[in-house]
This record gives sequence, structure tokens and C-alpha cells, in this order.
Amino acid sequence: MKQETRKEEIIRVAAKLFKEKGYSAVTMRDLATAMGIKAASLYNHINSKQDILNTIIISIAEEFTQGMKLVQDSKLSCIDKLKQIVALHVKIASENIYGMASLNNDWMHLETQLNYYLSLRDNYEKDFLSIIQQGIESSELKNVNPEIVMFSMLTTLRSLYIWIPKKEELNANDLANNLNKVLIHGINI
Amino acid sequence: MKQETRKEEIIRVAAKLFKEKGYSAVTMRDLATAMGIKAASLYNHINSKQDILNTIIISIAEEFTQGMKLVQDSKLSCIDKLKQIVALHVKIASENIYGMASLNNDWMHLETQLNYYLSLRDNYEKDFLSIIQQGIESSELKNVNPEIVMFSMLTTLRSLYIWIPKKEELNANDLANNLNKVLIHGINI
DNA sequence: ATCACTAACTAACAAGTGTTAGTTTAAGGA
DNA sequence: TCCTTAAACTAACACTTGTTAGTTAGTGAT
Repeated sequence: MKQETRKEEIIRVAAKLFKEKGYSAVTMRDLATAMGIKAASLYNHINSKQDILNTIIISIAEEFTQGMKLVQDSKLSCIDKLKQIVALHVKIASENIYGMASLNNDWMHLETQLNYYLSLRDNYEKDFLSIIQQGIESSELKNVNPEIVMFSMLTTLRSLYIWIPKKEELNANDLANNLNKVLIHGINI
Repeated sequence: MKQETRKEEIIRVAAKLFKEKGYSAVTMRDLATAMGIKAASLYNHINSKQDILNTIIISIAEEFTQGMKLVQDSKLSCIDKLKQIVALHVKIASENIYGMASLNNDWMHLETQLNYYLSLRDNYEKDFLSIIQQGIESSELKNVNPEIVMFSMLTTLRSLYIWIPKKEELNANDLANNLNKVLIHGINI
């Protein structure tokens, strides 16, 4: 277990504050108070407030991109690929409850990294959509509007960070299984 | 068609800016520029920045509460009630693309109205959950985890405001029908 | 012509913003 | 003991924030 550096600690605490109030509403003095130091002291460890946001968002976005690559390169059926994606979201969301909030709500405050983030997101959605389209073509999935399927699954998965903390009794596996049932098999008899 | 007052115009433009950058990142000078006037002039029409947010969020939240009441008082089957809720979200989201963003992302910046908002949201979720539970008890729905069903449906519906503007070719009815298919009947063969 | 009203304006304020510069303190190794 | 380094500090800067006060210009009714 690698020991957390002071810089990593600051970023972790920042992510927590960003989740509660959003990036813009959190001041460096808020962050310093949460760390038990003065605002100016933060700059011994980090370059700028903006840099903290970049680090939080880009690292998670790249994790998703990497996970999607693995799913795509696999020889799984379409439905199994979708199940893998659900598992990927459950895993990343569980490990980054606070960071996921910034990813979802504060990406527009990225500056130098905004275009990079948008390209990662765009590619992720393209890959996701393509899996669904293949499933429909191969009759593995019903002939439903593929974009609506992606939208529905993706918004649910992207919001997991809100919901996981309220349901701590559910472990990652159970949660993924339940989500698969609901998202893929529907709810009516 | 009632003519829009200057105050309503300010609130509408504010909601649009709030959607793009979030409440905290939008300054009164931003809003004034978007209106083509000076910041101080805004105060001839509105009381405070905070007040604008209150108005945007509470009006929509009350619309949802009212809609849920109608659904509950109806004698519809559980699945038809769920379909009515989907339609309610599609309708409100279509008519309040910008306001929905504030409702979802900036509710924590409510001050005097925060507790009221939270109680509305809490009751809405309780009512939603109760409909699903009744559907399971009466065997109208599969025996799935009711909270996961609600979470999945609700996050999808709450994110409609992101998605509707990208798909203008789909009218409200088609969208609601497609969502019903996907959310209720599932996607696998 | 006077009045009230709407809606804009300029000027300013007090508080808060991210950040920099320079300094101090404590710990560990040579 | 001396030197280095990590990590805190105080003080300050230039700018931005929401908001207030007081004023001005145009419009329509009496």
C-alpha cells in the first residue's frame, strides 16, 4: 500500500469539496481550511486550482477510455460487453466517488485540457453506441433506438456516484448484477 | 400568448447561463452582458442572484410534485403510472431545458429554500418508489430491487435535458414511447 | 404640463478571489 | 554542527464579486 503524498491528499480533499459545492464555489481558502493549513501553503504542493481539476478529471476519463479499449478488444458477445461496461462504471465510480462528481458537473471548467477531455468522451460514446448497434444487427438485442439505449444506460452509470454512498450494504458485484438485470432485461413480466 | 416580462426574460437568460457554466461561475456582469445592459440595472427587476436561482428551481420542483400527485390519484396500473411519469419528465424537461440543469446541478446553492426543495425531492422519490413496490407486489413487475429500478429510471429521466437538445428531430411523444420501451421492457431479445 | 412609472445609467463599496514573495520552523543526514 | 529539504507561515497584490445609492431619460395618463 503506497503512502499518500501531501499533494495527493490535497487533490483527494479537493475532490470531496468539489462534489459538495462544485468547482467554482470552492475557494482555495475553503480547501486550505479543510486541510488544516493556510491557503498560501497549498502552493507548496500544487500549481493552481485549475491544475487540481485537470488532475481529477483527466485521470478518471483516461481510466474509462482504457477500460473501453479492453472491452472492445475482447471477443465477448454484445450483451457480455455491455455487462463489462456496467462493471467498469461500478468499479471506477466506487473508487472515485468524489472525482466522478467533478467529471460529471465541472468538466466545462477545464481550460487547456477541455478539448482533450471532450475527445475522450466523444470516442467513448461512439464506442458504446457501436456495441449496441452491432447487438441489434446480430439480433442479440431488440430493435430499439440505439441512441436512446446508450443515453439511458450511460446516464444511469454516470450517476452511480450519487447513489453508491447511500447504499453501502450493496457490494460492487451485487450492484453490477442488479443493474444488469434492470438495464438489459427490463422490469416488466 | 402572454407577453414575457423583463423579469421573466432575465430569469430565462440566467437559466441558460447557469446551464452552461453553473450558478457559481455566472456573475451578475455575465448576466447583464447577455441581456445587453449593465449589472446594476438588473436590480430594477430582480432582488438578488440568489432569488433568481430560487425561482428557477422551486417552480420546476413544484411542477414535478404536482404531476406526481395526479399520477398517484389516478386508477392506472403500475406500468401505466410509470409511463405517465416518463411522459411527465419528457414534458417538463422539454419546456425547461435550461432550468433542469440548475435543478440537477445547483440545488445545493439554494439557501433559504434548500430544505423546502429537499423535502419536495424526498417526497417525490418516496412516491416513485412506492409505485414500483406496488407493481412488484401485484406481480405486474419482475421481482427486481425496487431502489435500483427507481435510481435507474430517475437518473435517466433527470438527464433528459442534456439529451433532448441533441435530438430535436424526435418529438415528445416519440421520445416518451422509446424511453418506455427501453426502461420498462429491456433491450435483450 | 405635471406626474408616476419603467428601465436604463455611473460610481462606488466592502468582501472575497487566486496567487506570489519572502520568511520561519522542524526534521534528518553529512 | 551545518546544510538541505519539506511544509508551514505572514503579508500583500491586483482583480472580481454582489450589491447599493443616486441619477437620468423616455413613455403614457391625468
